[in-house]
Amino acid sequence: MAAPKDPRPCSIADTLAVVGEKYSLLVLREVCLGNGRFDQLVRNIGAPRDILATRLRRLVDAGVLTKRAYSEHPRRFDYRPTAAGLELEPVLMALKEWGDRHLRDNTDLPMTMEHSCGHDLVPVVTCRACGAPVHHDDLTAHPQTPGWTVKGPVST
Amino acid sequence: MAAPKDPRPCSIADTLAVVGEKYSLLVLREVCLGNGRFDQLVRNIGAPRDILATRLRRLVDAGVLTKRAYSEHPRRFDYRPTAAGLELEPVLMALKEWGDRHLRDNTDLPMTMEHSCGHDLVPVVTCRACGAPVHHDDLTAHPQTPGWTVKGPVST
DNA sequence: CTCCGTGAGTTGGAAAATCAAACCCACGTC
DNA sequence: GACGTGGGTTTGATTTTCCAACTCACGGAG
Repeated sequence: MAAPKDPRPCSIADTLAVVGEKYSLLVLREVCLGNGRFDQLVRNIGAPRDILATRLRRLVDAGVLTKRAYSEHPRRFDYRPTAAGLELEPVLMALKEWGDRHLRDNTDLPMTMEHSCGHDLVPVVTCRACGAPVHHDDLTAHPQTPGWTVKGPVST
Repeated sequence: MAAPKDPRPCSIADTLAVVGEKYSLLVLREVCLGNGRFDQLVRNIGAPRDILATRLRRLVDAGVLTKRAYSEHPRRFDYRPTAAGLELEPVLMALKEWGDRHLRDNTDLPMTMEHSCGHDLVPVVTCRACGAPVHHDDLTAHPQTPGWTVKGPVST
């Protein structure tokens, strides 16, 4: 039997093991904005240089970023998102949306996103099957691993 | 002028300051699943008890969770999401979706979510204005703070 | 009443991660 | 030939994390 102290197997936890360390998602933010050089990242994120170097190695190893030489003589590099890295943008959008709504005065946002439809982006998570916005009460969790139950939906 | 080493003002960073520490989002996962008791959290997350206690205090202070006595004599508590906490579920869904797609064999997921429409949930981030799924290339960032530029869209 | 188990934490000390500042090195420039 | 720049690495002090053990209040069994 599995050691009783193993945590629940979970893709959320696994994803956080890749991008959940301090600064990692901020690196992804900057890289997605096109600011992929080491000194830009240091300035825009405010991370210590050594930690940033460690995070960049980890994100490249995990296939979220690629390191590319943008100049030989002198050899200089920048970091760019891979396709997998770009697929993490929904995480960033969800974090931004929550912060905009709960941590900020809506009239004074530090950044806005414009969608190609011409409007400011308000990201909404919808169900691919029916297209409706997803609400907590509409969800039922089905654990697939024996022994890991859920207590059922929480109502506020 | 602002000290030159201040990081970019950003709602993503601000949100991560609330829920970005190790285990915080896993706490939210369990609490949203209805497993809000201390020992359940310890077991299901695999976090040290002292760290968990610290995280719970922080999340309650930040208004993401509430602590509720589910029994007097003996006094026992559980943690439940606030309305603001439930609004972080899109973050969890986005993390789960990425992990399911990139870290797992699709035929063997540890948990599935069923939507009330009857289908398994595949969460998609859409633009509230036009309803279309949001793709990286459709976005333009508009920083609102002087001095914080972006280099423009990144193409892969 | 005494002993045992449970839930919800707190405490103590060792191990690991973070931090800030300084350093390095190859190269272009004045 | 001193100076600046980009992209890091090194060093040593400070913080966090980790884990096991401990506490405290209670409820129940014998």
